[in-house]
Amino acid sequence: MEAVAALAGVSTITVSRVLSRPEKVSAATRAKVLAAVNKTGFVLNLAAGTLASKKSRIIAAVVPTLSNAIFAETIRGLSDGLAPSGYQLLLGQSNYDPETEETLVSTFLGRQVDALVLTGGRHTERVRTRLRLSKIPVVETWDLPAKPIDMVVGFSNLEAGCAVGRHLLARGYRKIDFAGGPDDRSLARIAGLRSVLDATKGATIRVHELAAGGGFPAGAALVARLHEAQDMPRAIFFGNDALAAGALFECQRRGVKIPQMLALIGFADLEFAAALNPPLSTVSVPSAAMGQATASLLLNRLAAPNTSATDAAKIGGTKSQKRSTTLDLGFKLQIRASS
Amino acid sequence: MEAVAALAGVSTITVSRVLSRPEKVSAATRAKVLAAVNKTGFVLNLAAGTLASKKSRIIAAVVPTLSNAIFAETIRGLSDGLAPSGYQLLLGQSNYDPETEETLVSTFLGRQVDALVLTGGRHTERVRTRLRLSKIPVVETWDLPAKPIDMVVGFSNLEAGCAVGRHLLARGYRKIDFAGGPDDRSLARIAGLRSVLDATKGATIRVHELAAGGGFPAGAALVARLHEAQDMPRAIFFGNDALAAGALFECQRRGVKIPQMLALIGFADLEFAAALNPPLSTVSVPSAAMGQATASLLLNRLAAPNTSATDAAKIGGTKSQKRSTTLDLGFKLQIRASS
DNA sequence: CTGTTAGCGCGTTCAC
DNA sequence: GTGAACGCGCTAACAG
Repeated sequence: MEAVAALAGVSTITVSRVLSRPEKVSAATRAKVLAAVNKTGFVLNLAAGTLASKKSRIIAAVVPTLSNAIFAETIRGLSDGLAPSGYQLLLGQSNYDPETEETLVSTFLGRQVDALVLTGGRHTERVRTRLRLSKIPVVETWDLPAKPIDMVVGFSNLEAGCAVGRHLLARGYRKIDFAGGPDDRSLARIAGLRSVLDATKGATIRVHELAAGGGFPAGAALVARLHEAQDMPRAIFFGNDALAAGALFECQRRGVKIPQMLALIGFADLEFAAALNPPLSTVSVPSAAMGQATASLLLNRLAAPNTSATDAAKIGGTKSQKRSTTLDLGFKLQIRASS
Repeated sequence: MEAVAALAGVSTITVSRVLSRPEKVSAATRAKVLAAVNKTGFVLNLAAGTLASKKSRIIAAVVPTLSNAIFAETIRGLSDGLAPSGYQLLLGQSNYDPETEETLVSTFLGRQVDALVLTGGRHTERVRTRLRLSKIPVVETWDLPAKPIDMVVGFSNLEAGCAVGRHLLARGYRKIDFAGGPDDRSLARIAGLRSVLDATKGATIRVHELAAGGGFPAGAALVARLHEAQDMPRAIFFGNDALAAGALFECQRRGVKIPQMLALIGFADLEFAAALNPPLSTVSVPSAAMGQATASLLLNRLAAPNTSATDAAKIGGTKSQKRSTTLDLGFKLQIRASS
């Protein structure tokens, strides 16, 4: 950096300012410095900047897995939202394991990330306290935790389960199965579904636990097993669209008419859901939008220093800084021909 | 860190060593230090470490987009491969744009990333020179570039195109279409397909350029248009499985028998390909394996300092350090019932 | 195996 | 609008 400063005939601090806060420098010197920068191919050492300023311009995110397209979409939205601002995305996969998440969070904190994005509302106690102590903005996504750490951008999985239950009941189905993973968000949806069915005479629910990450083959296998055992329900609500589509394909093979003999409903509204024959009923969730909303929430907060969610709560009455700390982006029942 | 050192009755450097190279410290002091670390909840400031050691333990990767499951899989493989080693993944999306890639690479370099992973072999000249000057390990994936920057982990898209062409010809198809994006890897596959068809009397090829990122609906729309114009080819090779599946669904709707009336072949062998009716012929590519192989290649190289690919080339005869700088993971024609 | 010294390359703070 | 000195928190290099 000294080389650049010398070449431009200024001091290092001016170079620094041109590269970080151009508006603080006169246009003339700015031009000189920029010219020198280009000539030398100089690139700021962000690590040194991080050490000096305690701001890394890195935001970290933890998702259960990238294999699931829904999380990949959220990361894409987040990444897209962050890109124009110069913030960078550090990524970690927890494999649905809170301990792994804890390890990741630790490292991220050590890297002085400016903010952290988590999936879901279940975290180890140590993660919660460390994050609170760290004072950095935290966003939990993909659900609406009862006791959020800080901010939330999600939707109610419980409500989604209820909505599906009500839809299925309204269509006249009584013998209803759920098939999906045992992760927290699925559990919430099951709880919603169950609460609605339990309140209805004659309605029964059965849950098939499928290993997380099971995709098309798992859905097909379930239908095959049920069909062969002559133990078919009237409707199945799947934990994700891949499972549901796999089931649908298996039904096609076995001549099980959809929705006449079996109703199928998926979750997430992946792109293929609408393309299937028949088009798949599902729950549309704002995968990418959650990522984008998270990005803008974070950017806002990072731009307005000293305003954590708790601070905002404390100052209460002052409306300038107060902002809703939890964003419910909702979901939408996407009823098509399969149910 | 001083607090920890004091509590453990050692100096700061010992604490540093316990946390970075435990084996360099006696078990006794290690235990003392670890106890102090736990008691205080101390976390290393990695940014300071980066500044002092010029090693960030961060590896950056640029993919065109995360919306495409194939790249998401590669990133997952990379992330999984990196996780046990303590390296972290910094992620960027180029949107298939070399200029955007250049910006990302710049920032990543500024962050002192220890290695860089790129998608494909097309980069701006500035990226190539900067990367070469930076001396950090670079891996290009998803293809076999003629002039690699450093290391390569991929497969031949050109060969894949040839293989599909040969298969289709062997099956007796002559009127063959390609439908897909205009990105470099698709272009290579088209070139392969074309070279095989051009060498065969009576074989014709036609290319439908579909916008990158087009999924199921785009495939369906293409078939709809062709069918209505009564301009159907005998076989279509798609740029990705989503396109092919969309086409397949549209064929189901229109009563176009597959493969009797139209052969369909996809690309990537996504999980759903085998589940469709009929199962989709496609080209199976090592999406996740490329990520994992990239991770191990990189970890190897980072563990063995002062051994860049060019160094390895220079020392030539010495077999200890010599290693293949390009890994062709191959592809596999996965012929199922749709072709 | 452990400690001492020095400095990584910036941004902050305060002057000018 | 610009500059000088200092220090961020850690690790490299050497010494003991």
